[in-house]
Amino acid sequence: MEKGISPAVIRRMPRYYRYLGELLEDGVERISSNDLSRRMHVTASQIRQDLNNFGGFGQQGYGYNVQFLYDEIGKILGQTHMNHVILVGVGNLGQAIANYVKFEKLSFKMIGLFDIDPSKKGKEVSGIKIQMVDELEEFMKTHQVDIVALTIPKESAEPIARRLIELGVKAFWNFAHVDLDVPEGVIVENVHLSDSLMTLSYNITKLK
Amino acid sequence: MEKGISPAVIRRMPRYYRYLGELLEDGVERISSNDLSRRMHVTASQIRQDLNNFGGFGQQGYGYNVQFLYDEIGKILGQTHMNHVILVGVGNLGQAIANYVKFEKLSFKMIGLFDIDPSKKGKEVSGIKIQMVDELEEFMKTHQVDIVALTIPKESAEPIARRLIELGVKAFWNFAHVDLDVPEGVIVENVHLSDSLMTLSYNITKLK
DNA sequence: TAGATTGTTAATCGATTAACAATC
DNA sequence: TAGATTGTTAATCGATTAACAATC
Repeated sequence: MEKGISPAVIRRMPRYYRYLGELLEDGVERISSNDLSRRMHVTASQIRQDLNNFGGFGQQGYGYNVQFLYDEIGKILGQTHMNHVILVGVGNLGQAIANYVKFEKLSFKMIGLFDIDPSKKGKEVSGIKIQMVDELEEFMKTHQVDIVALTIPKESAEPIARRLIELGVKAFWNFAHVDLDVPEGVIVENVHLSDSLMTLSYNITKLK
Repeated sequence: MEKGISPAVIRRMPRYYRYLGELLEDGVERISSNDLSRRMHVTASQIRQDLNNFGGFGQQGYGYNVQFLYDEIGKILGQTHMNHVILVGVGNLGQAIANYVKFEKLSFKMIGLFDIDPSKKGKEVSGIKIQMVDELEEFMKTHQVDIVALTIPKESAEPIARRLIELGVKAFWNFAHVDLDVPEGVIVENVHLSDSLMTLSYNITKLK
């Protein structure tokens, strides 16, 4: 249906969703693009432009109904169905992400944890038993997996990803410090903490 | 000195740095913008344009010396001096980040961990004793702090940030699920995991 | 009806790509 | 010198902002 929406717009949608969620918590019923623009520090024009990529959610002379707009953006972002997630690499970051996914968002569910270290086998993190990476093939046969979170060293990221793509995985949440080369039709969302930290360090330099 | 460089360019610099680091490990001595463009899946034009924001690092007919370019970008990104980091909120994510900063990058050093939970007081994570948030004022008097990592719930992020700004903090690495409102001259680098996950979920929807 | 505010078109601004002269 | 490849200017493309007619 809606197509050709720019990545820049997509990246802003979760932020709108977040602000609308807060308005909802505060019991605000309606909001104009102008009010919202002041809160979010973006232009009202951009808000209207962004939203109209997906449809006319507002009403002239009234503004936007917060609950309605929240729900609509939720639908756009796929908050209507459950995404099943598994995670490979149960180190410090892996454990944190496992817990994070568990508590943070209702539409994501962690259904499996995998590692190569035999000493971790069978241990529980966030209520889920750690399995060995060898067992991935078997697991994938019997479970629907929508997203794979990769919290492994950069060296193993590429081979593990290839193996998982082979098994039908279409989406990665990649914390490894590499850009995965994936075939058409496979999605990678990177969280490059190191890049983020270096951007910060650059900006600090500019401050002085 | 160099000024008015767009955020888009800055965000790409750590990625160049990463690729050059890998080339260096592989013993590659020189590279042309064209070769690099093929590896990185960006245009050669963009690479040359980006780099020339900071200076002419290449040589006609030769290309770029990998070691030299790596070092130069390192300087640009502030890899020449140590950045002292403290972290507030030693939960799962906080612990992971503490370890991450310890191992990942040489130019960052974790020098303090803080939490509000008295049961955590004195416990060690990544070789650092956890202190209470009450002790922040005293700590800040006696230590130079360049970056504060916030791994706390969104409710406490704003007040803690305000308090730290009061104490002279100029840069935040924010993992809390809010956009901090900070005065001019204070930098916030956000890592919004939830936003990232929702972007991924959007893209999955589009796949089908 | 009058006022408010959207949806949308047009204008501006910025970022990316192409082209090529300079030069190693 | 001839070939390669940069640095940089110009052209294109896309994204943001401004403006305003449509309409609730």
